[in-house]
Amino acid sequence: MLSNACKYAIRSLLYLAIHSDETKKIGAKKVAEELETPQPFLAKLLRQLATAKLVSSTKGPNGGFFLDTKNRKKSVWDIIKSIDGTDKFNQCYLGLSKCDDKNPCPVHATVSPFKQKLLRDFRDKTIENLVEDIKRKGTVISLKDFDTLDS
Amino acid sequence: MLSNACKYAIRSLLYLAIHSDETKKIGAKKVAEELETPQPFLAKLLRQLATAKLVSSTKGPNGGFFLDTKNRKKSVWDIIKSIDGTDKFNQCYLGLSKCDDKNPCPVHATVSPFKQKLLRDFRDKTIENLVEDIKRKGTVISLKDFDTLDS
DNA sequence: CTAATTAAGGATAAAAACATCTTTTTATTA
DNA sequence: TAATAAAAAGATGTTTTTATCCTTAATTAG
Repeated sequence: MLSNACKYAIRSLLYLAIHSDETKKIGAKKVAEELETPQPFLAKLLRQLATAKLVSSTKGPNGGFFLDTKNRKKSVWDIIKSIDGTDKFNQCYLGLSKCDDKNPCPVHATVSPFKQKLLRDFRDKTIENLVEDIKRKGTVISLKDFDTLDS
Repeated sequence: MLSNACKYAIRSLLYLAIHSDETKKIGAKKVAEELETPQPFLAKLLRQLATAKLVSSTKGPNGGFFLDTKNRKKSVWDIIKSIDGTDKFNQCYLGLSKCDDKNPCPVHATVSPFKQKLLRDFRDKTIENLVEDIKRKGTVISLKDFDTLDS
């Protein structure tokens, strides 16, 4: 549903929300290592997110990426908009251009309610909210893409 | 969520379910025209679906593709399995390998219920069922990927 | 039996997504 | 001020998806 790029982006922002702030910046390399994602690819992505004002950055020694207060107010939807665009979410599940409640495709009734809920959730939840959720639950949520249970 | 190929496949089978039978076969060219999809691409796809026993075919004049009784018992899920595979549906929305109810990713709670319902619907509904739905509702459902309202 | 028609099969091409590498710019600190 | 660390920028390469084309095989109509 989401591109790899977009998945990496969401995980990166959550990681930075938990581990970084104005006084503690984190390099692209470190983020990529922690999330187990391709390094140069993620570095480029972080730049793109910086341009889109979803993440903050400074150059030089002890520089890196971090989330400021404004960044934390952004929603998952903002990330998706910035990386994948909104087309996928607006499009019919079968790719038909004319598909809505009045003129539904054969799977519209199945897909439509879910899509709406998903959209609402993604729009309403800020990065900040998500991190609160994570912390309230007390679960240590791995953002890594590999099995940590072997250790 | 689904590949173009898979979308075309579902639309093709629904089209054939409505318009074809053992005595009325439809050529790949005609199907592609009716659904407004790339012709050679769809032809190849129909062959693939024929190999997977999701559609029937005969060569020669008046030959073409059609759905027999067995084909009509197949589910949307069978189509998806055959074209896209099931990986996408089993994977975590953020691409994490360890993501389940016990160890959820930050969007698991939002995505999980939807995915389960979608899966159940796709598994339970046969092509036949879908066509019944369409006919019962009396709606003329276009499977074309363009605006028919201009005419 | 021959010509026409249509699926089957395989080679090729174009576009998009995914990923890497190299150079430049900026900022820090020693 | 010089060395260094890190982001910024952009060129390049790879893989997957999407799409096309050409040849072969099968079937039917005449």
